[in-house]
Amino acid sequence: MKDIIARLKENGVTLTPQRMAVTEFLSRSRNHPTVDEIHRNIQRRYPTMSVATVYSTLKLLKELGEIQELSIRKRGKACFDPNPGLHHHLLCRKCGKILDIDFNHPSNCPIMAKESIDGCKVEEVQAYLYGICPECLKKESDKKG
Amino acid sequence: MKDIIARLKENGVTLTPQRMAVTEFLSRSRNHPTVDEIHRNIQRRYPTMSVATVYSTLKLLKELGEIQELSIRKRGKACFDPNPGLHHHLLCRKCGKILDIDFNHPSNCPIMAKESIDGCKVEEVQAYLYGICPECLKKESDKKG
DNA sequence: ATCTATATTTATAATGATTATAAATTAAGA
DNA sequence: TCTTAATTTATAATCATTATAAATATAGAT
Ligand SMILES: [Mn+2]
Ligand SMILES: [Mn+2]
Ligand SMILES: [Zn+2]
Ligand SMILES: [Zn+2]
Repeated sequence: MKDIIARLKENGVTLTPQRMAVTEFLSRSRNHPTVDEIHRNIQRRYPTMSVATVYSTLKLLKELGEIQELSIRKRGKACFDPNPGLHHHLLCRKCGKILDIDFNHPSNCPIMAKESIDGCKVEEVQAYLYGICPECLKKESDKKG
Repeated sequence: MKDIIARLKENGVTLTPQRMAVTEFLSRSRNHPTVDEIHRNIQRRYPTMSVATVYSTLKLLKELGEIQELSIRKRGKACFDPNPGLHHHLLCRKCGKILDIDFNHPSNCPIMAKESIDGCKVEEVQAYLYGICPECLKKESDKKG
C-alpha cells in the first residue's frame, strides 16, 4: 500500500483524495471488485465521488502496472485485481465468486513462461476457468447426502 | 460439415436456409469471425439475412457444442470458433488476427487437464494470450534491418 | 395439396457497461 | 495570492448484444 503510493509519486501522479481512495480500497481488497463495487464503497465515506473518476483512476493504475483488469465475466462488468502478477482465475458458476488459481511453480504451466510460444511474442496472458468453487461443491455434496 | 448437419438433425433442429448458411460459413472458416463478418458474408448471397438470426444460430450451435465463443477482444466483438475443442488463442496487437495456440500434448498444459484444479471443478477453459504474431514479428525485424 | 399450429425470422427498440465531452473544481508553482 | 494546468464531475454518446412482437416459414395432419 505504502509502496504503491510511493511509486505513484515517483511517476509524477497527482495524489488526489479520489485516487487515494480507489488505490486504498483496491489494495485492501481480497477479491476482484467491479467498478460499481469500488464506487459504491468509496461513496459511503466520500459522497461526491463520481464513477468517471473510478474509471480514470483504474485506467491509470493499470497503465502503471499496479493492478490488472479481468474480463472473465464475458460480456458483463470488468473486475480489477490488486495483484498485477500473472496468475489464473476461476469464475464459480454457482456463487459468482472469482478465485485465484495459482500453479505453485510457474514452470508447471507453459503459458506462464510468457516470452514466446509457437513463434509468437507473448506480452500478456489471461487464463479464465469456469466451473464450481470448493465451497459450492461442498454445499452440493452435503445436500445430496 | 456433413457431420454437423447430421448432428443438428439428430437433435431435432429445424434446418432453415439461414441456419445452413451460418453453419456452412463457419465450418469453411479458417479464422475466428465476428457476428458482423458472418452476417456480411452471408448477406452477399442472401440479402434478407438478419443479424438477429446470426446471433440466434450461433447461440444454438454453441449450446449444442458445435462451436465455441471467444471473448478475447476484451470489450469488443465476440468471435466464433468452428472448432469447439479446447485450445488456446493469441490476439496479435499489430494485425488483430487471432491465432490458435496448440500445445501438442494436452499434458503439457495443466489447465487443459480440465477436471479439477485447486479443489475447483473446471468445466470450461479460455486462455487468451496477447502479443505479436510471427508474421508481424518478421515485418518488424525486416524493417529494422 | 391445403390447412393449422408451432417455430423461426425479421425489423426495431431496449439494455448496460464503457467512453467521450465540456464545464466546474482543485492542485501546483510562481 | 494568482495563474495555469490537471482533475473531477455530470451528462451524453457509443456500440455490441438482448428483448420484443409482428411477419413469415416450417412440419404434420387432413
Ligand atoms: Mn487475482
Ligand atoms: Mn481457435
Ligand atoms: Zn461458488
Ligand atoms: Zn500480427
